[in-house]
Amino acid sequence: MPIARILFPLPLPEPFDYAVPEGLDVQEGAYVAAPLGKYERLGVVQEMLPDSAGDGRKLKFVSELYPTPPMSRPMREFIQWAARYTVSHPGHVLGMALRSRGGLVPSPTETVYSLTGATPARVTEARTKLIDAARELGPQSASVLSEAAGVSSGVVKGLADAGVLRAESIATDLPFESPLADLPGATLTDEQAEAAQALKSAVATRAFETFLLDGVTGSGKTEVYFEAIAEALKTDADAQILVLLPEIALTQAILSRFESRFGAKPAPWHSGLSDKERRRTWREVAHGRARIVIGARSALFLPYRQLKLIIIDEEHDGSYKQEDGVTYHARDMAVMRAKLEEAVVVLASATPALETMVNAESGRYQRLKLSARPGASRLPDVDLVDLRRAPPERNHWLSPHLIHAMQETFAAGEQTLLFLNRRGYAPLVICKSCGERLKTPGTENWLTEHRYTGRLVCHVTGYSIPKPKTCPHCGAADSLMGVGPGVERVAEEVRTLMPEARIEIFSSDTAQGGEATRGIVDRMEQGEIDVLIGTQIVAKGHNFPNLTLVGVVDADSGMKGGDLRAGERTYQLLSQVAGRAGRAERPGRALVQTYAPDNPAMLALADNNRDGFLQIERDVRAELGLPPFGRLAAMILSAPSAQMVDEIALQIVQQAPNGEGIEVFGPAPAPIAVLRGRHRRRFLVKSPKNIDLSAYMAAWIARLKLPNPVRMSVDIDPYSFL
DNA sequence: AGCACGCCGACT
DNA sequence: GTCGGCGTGCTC
Repeated sequence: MPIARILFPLPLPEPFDYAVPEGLDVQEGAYVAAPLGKYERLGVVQEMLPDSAGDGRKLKFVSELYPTPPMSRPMREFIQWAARYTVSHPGHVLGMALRSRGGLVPSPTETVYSLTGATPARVTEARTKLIDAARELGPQSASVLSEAAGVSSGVVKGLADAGVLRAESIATDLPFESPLADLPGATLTDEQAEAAQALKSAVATRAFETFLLDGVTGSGKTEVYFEAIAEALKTDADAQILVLLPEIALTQAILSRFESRFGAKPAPWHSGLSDKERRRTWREVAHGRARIVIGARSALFLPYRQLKLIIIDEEHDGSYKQEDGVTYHARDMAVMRAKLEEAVVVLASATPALETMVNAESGRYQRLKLSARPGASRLPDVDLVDLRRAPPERNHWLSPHLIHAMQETFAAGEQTLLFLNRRGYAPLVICKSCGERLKTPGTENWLTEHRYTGRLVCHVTGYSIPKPKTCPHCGAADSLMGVGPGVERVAEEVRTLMPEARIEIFSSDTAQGGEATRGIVDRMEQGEIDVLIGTQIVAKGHNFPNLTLVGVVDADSGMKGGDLRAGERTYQLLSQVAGRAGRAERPGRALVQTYAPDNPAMLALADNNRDGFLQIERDVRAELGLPPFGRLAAMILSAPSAQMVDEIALQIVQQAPNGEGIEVFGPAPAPIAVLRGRHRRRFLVKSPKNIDLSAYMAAWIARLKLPNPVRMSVDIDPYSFL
């Protein structure tokens, strides 16, 4: 009797062996159910063992084989590799690939009714209405038809019995339409055509290769990778293509662009899908029928059958890093997945991550450069406003220089965008009387004042209270004062400076959901807004033809704290924001307010010298042995009390294995020191590039025996510092 | 991950 | 005397 070694999506130490009953065609990669303890559990056959492996063991039997094609070998290898790399259980990684149980079985069906052409023997008013509805709507469920006709559903039943309507069972989850490879693409410039050609030949070769598509904002990266997608569709009838986007960029607009280029909607995958949408995409992907998938980072773990091309748009974006559970970086994982699949990967960005640039320079990635913006549009001029020389008035945030530029812009009938990456009115509330800083209880997180809602909100934990009338510490009345700027406060300032101007705030507070966002974007496009004040949400995607001035209110805000990538992120974000200005034929300019105009990131912005900036960053990282010239990992401990976690942390650091060139820093409070009532501490581990840091972390963990209430997790290549 | 087994404090 | 807290170990 053959033996199936089954991996379950559970943190078990190893796969378990089961006997395969006669007549069940179980192959490697099969999705099966098998009895585990008390329940039937879903799992994937990792390996088939020869019959002899069952000798003398009494094994349970595989109980069910799901009608889904087996998981491909590259996918199974990817799961094993990812588990090892991220220091997590293979079962946990498998769990990410099995995010929809409903996708394993065929689509549910519903009964729909359509006209047979027969006429009823007895005609009533209700029947006539229903027949009219059926004629108009085509095949529909009984409830849809009866509702449209305004009659009871019994009428449908009656007409079906009378032979006027025919009942038919159809799937509720429809397959995705096939994309068309031959629709005409955009007309490409020479530079774009050259890049597209490089991608197309790589796709046609069907071998692993990684590209950096390095193109300034507006240079047409999307059109270029569309050509690669078309080529993949054309050269392989089974090829699947994955396009990863940062979650925030997964808008209707980008889906529509795909639809018009390929004549069909791509299969979506992101956290906002309903169960039905989720199982539909999962099923179609697993059967190899969804050809183009467009999704957020977790779409990388779907069980594609023939993944031939992966596009990672905005590859520098920090949201590709998964921070809890299995911590992974979708960009880095995608490169390994492509290697196992023998697929092509395209990393696209206007501001590539330093890691990516270093890989491109070393020749590991092939760099394709798009330097021009097609048409008349050109990059805006960026000027630094030195706030040390010409500061704003006290308790104001806009410098005379920026105010002047805004007034000029307004007078010219053009639009201004002010960027400040702080929601609410003021990021800190203090008591004028006793000096108390209001925090989330039990933490050091400041509460942000939101005047719009009249509440004080913690942006870390979500804790929120109505703004108190008296100080909770000393009881003084009307003594609480907001300190520092948020978008609401800057809007207030603009209102007093430019009372005639139409001003709006664009943040996740004012644009909840697609509709509100659409409203703001529409009003901006229609010229119904003169000054838009926005958070990070404005950095992506939207192009406003009449926007000619971008003002960065506080360019230094992202530089605080000891974050390794602070400079890089600041440069990326601000150059993206500045790029919003002057997309049409009108020239744009950006004014960047800073107290540190000599900072390399600021100088690079002003000189439009991205590569020079990356060179400096690169030298610093190389000097310090930090990524990508060294490796980092973090171990995070949490326990219900600070005392307990501190105690355990000290024991754990003593058990860290010795390793050549490995340094262990900490324990220190984790980036979020208190989370859901648990106190967190963190170790940071640094190693040379050639060390297998995952193996080191795994060896360390193997030595530990943690008391029950203490939890531990590992973050390989951590991104958040502080 | 569940779940059962098992050993110590407050109840009928 | 039992009910139930959650610490420990097991699932092919």
